[in-house]
Amino acid sequence: MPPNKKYTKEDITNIAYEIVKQEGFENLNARRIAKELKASVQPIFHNFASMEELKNVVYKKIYETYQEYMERKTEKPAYKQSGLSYIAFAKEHPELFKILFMQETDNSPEKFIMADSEGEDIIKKGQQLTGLSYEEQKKFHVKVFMFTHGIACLLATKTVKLKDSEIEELLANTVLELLKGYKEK
Amino acid sequence: MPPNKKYTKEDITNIAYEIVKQEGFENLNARRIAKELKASVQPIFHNFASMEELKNVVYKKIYETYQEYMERKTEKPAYKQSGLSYIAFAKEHPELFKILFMQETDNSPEKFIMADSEGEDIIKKGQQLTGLSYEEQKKFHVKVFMFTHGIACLLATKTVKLKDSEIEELLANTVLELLKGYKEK
DNA sequence: ATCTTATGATAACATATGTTATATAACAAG
DNA sequence: CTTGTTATATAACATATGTTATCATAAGAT
Repeated sequence: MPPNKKYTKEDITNIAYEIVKQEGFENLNARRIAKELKASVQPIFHNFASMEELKNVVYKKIYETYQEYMERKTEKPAYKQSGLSYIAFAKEHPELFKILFMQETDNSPEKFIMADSEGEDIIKKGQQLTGLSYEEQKKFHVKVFMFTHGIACLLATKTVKLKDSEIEELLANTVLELLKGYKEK
Repeated sequence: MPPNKKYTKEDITNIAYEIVKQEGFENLNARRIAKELKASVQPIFHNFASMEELKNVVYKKIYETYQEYMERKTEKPAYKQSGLSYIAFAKEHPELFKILFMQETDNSPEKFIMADSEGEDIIKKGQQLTGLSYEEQKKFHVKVFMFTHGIACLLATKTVKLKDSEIEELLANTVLELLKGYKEK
């Protein structure tokens, strides 16, 4: 009996996500979304109990985007690829990276350096490349991650600019050098 | 002819700085400052043309705090100390570090990796420790900085917790390992 | 002692934003 | 075709915040 929906939950979420992707959460508000939706604010509050609820949905979607990056498979060694994916996410979606990894939020997921199963997985991938024992690889990976995270942060804030080829070379060289130094200890 | 000032520019700036140090700029507003000053908002707008002007002054003060950290001299090698100071600033003043180095602002100072004279200085300090040529040290330092910045960011967001002794050991070991690997190339 | 004026309190105004009350209208069921 | 339900628009309300108008007052200049 009701009229057909012109604006779905998904429409609204998508618009909100795009705004956040370009500008972060700072500029996300009901009227801005309504404007881009070419509608009033009512559809938003019909579909979501509050702006906070909508933001939580957007946050989830951001995390999914990140996960897609991290699940990418290539012909490269898995360990190397995971570092490259992390950095690519930061470079290609700086606002999203900042939200997930450069600020403390209520939602923030597991503060993952080594968060459980995912962490275990990455250690095993690393072992394939380094040949270190599980425990040694764990310690080694902390350093690799810190370096990787440093590059990612610098790219996300646009403090440095690097081409993909430069990133790959930088990361590969540094990890090799670190490993060489590490093994000699 | 006028009554004596009860609230000076400095009083106001100090209170604003403390708020930002604890909570970032998000919670800085005229009424909040007035409350902590135990006054109305008038003294603020008598002393500053606008909140933006006050924020700019606070931003400068934040940068000065950072500079004080970076100028600290110890018995440690100068190059090592500069990395430790950078990280200590992030650990001890996470909100201030985030403002200066983890977000893009209008005021942001030189996006310093290697900014001019300061950058030159740090390269020379590094050479004392590594014995590399100026150009080689420059390339080496980029990597060291990226690692250092990574640790600092992780501490500022409280993603990792490290004691000062752990930081020192981690940084020293890693730089040594990096250097060893670097030289063998 | 009086006058002048910067200082500060109070209260108001403007704008931004979340949220909701009300009215309208679309559309399926009868 | 009538009716009940609900999606949407409009407009309002509430709150937060920057900013300013108004007024009282303290204290140096006269």
